[in-house]
Parts: sequence; C-alpha cells; structure tokens
Amino acid sequence: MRKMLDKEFFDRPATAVAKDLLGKYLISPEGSHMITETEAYVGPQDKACHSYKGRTARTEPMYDEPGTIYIYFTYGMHYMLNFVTGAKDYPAAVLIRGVEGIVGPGRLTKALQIDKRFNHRPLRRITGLWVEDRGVIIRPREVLRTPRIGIDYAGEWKDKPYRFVLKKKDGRSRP
DNA sequence: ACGATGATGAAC
DNA sequence: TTCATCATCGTA
Repeated sequence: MRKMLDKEFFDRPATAVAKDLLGKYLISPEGSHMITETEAYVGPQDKACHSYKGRTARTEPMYDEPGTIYIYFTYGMHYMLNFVTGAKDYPAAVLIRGVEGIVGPGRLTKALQIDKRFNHRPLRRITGLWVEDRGVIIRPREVLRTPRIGIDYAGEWKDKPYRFVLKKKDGRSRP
C-alpha cells in the first residue's frame, strides 16, 4: 500500500492532521522518511500561529489550498517545513519537527535540503516533495502529546497540547 | 548558557 | 530606516 496524501487529507483541523501525519512518509529528493514529530498551528486565533498577526507576504501560503507547503526562514539560519491545513483562506498549518533518524525542524530541512524553493507549492510528485501513506498503523498509546516547543510568548496558547510525538519502539512491550 | 545570523513586522 | 524578535542549533 502506497497512497499519496491528497488535498482531502489536509482539509481538516490542524490538530487532526498533525496527529495523523505520524507514521506517514515524507518523500523528498533525499529519500523517504517516516514522520515522527509534528505540531499544529490551528488558525488566526492561535497566538503562536504566524497568521495571528494577519495576512502578510510571509504567511500568504497559509491562505492557500490545504496541502500547500509553507516554508519560512528563522533565527537567520533555519528553514521550517509546514503543511497548510483546513479550507482555503483559513490560515492554519502543521510544522514537521522530526522524521525517523532526524530530530528537530531545522536539522530536518538541512538534511533533506528543503528550502524556499518549495515554499507555496503543492505537496505533489511534480514538486519533488510529497507525503505517502504506506500502511503503517499508529495506536493511540504510541502517541505522546505535549505543549509546543519555543512559543513561550503565546500566552494562554502556550500550554495547549498541540505537539504530537511518535514514541520509539523499545521492544519491551513485545512478547 | 550563549552566540550565530538574517528575514520579518512594527515602530518611528 | 531602525529595532526587537524569532515555531533553532551547535558549542561551552
């Protein structure tokens, strides 16, 4: 089983998409990697979400179709990879924080050579970046939910459990 | 614990 | 045009 995730998959609340992206495969020019860590930025009311400040040149991709790639540059050196979720003109997205073997949103984009070339483009084969369902089943007990990282400025939104991490298989639960 | 390093948005 | 800030990371 190998199905490319389509617009319909991303046309849902960011938290649902973030959770369901765990165990899916990110396909890039550097190969295929299972997604292991995500964060949801749920919309313009979310103080941690870039669209909280309104529509600007930077956040424009978030207002496009679900499944659009949103990439921004921060701290003068790191590219962050996001997928737009929900209806067109509703600015929400999911940050991809880690894949199997690569932990950290900045390390991930560096390792997979993802930069602004992919910004505001659709997640499709032609783009060179897309996501596949390869039939990996994730049980609820394999998912850790925590507050999001690096958003201490976000007031009451700071502690919302919008970060999803796929727990490592440790073998201890196997018979 | 801190500095790197530059785009971004808001203030002036 | 200037300034503070930043969904981070490597080194100490």
